[in-house]
Amino acid sequence: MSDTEWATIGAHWEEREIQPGELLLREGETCHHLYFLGRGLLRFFVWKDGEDKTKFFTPENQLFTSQFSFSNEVPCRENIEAIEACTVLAIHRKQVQKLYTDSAAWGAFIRKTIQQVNVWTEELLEDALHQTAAQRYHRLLAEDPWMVQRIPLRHLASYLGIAPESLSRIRKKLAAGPNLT
Amino acid sequence: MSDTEWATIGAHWEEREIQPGELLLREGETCHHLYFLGRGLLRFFVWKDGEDKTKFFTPENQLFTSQFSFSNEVPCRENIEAIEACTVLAIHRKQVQKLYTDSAAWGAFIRKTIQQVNVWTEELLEDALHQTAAQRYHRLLAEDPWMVQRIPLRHLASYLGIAPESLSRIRKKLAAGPNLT
DNA sequence: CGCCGAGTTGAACTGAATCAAGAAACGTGG
DNA sequence: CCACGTTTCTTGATTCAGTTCAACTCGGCG
Repeated sequence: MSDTEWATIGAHWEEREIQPGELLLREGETCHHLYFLGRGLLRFFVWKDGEDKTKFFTPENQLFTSQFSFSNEVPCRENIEAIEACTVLAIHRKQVQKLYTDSAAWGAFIRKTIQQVNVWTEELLEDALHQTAAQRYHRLLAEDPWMVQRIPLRHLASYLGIAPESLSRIRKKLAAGPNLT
Repeated sequence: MSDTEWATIGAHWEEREIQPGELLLREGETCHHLYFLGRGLLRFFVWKDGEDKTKFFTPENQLFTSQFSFSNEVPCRENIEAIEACTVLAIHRKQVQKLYTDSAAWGAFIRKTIQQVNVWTEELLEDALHQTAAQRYHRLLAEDPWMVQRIPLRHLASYLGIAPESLSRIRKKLAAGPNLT
């Protein structure tokens, strides 16, 4: 993107601090902002069947929003919670829409981004369908070790779609015999 | 989109027929087209761990392509196969790129489309992680009954991430006692 | 201290995979 | 049009990964 485009974007960010455990967005609210996480760690989750189900995590230096709610201006279905203390930059929908009309580069950038997310989600889906719990955890460990370091076990378990007890056992086995499987 | 835009698009489609079992795209090839399926039914799959794994299906009247390969001009990782005899319309990447620069509406349209796909993939992921095989099949039956009608059992099973034998049993139970679970 | 939430460990249970065999459907050639 | 082989689907028996439930440990923190 050109300098002027970056300038336009830069002018409209608002900063906000969030404490661990605090919610940035609550189920049922409508998400009016595109966000950028400057510092900290966030967790997306839904409350379903009496359980807290983690959908994914966002670490620092990532763009994020509640996609569907943000772009269709409807109530969202997920909660966004701070795992660590966070610094969040927010830009309002109106500004973002303006960017779409003013800048072709912006549109292309966002399109690419969504596409990447999509490819990544499809990989998660494939793993969920065809890999064992242990295989999925090992892969997470290999590809996103920071997650394993910074996120409490129960949330990782939920994210992987397994019981906390199971994840605990998987870890134990791994500690015992680090066989590359 | 405006009439002229539609006219531009319409002018550059090429038509192609595909027979059942035939491949429209093979793993390792680069996908140069955006497609529209006028008639028939397609299956996307990958070959992994000595197995044919179905990723998803595309019925008539849908836009599709091998997303990642198409937009990054790299070899694709999936196969696209005709389950039924198909009529496919294809438009070349160059034309599509031209549309992006010429028409803001086109960009918005594609963005929305990708976003929808994304939301849908995330739902599949959630189900894969937190629902039982039977629940997932029942849901498929409720939401996309045409799939169950037109797609051979083994492909449905693979798509749902379960063994064909299991799906067969799930069906049997359903026939015996149509309890709403 | 004593409590409390998070993680660990054990034992019993269960959904689904696997293995193996049969039945039905399908196409192909005689 | 039927006989044959191939493929797809079904059914049963067994095994296994992962859940569930319950008890226990550990590290904060009032």
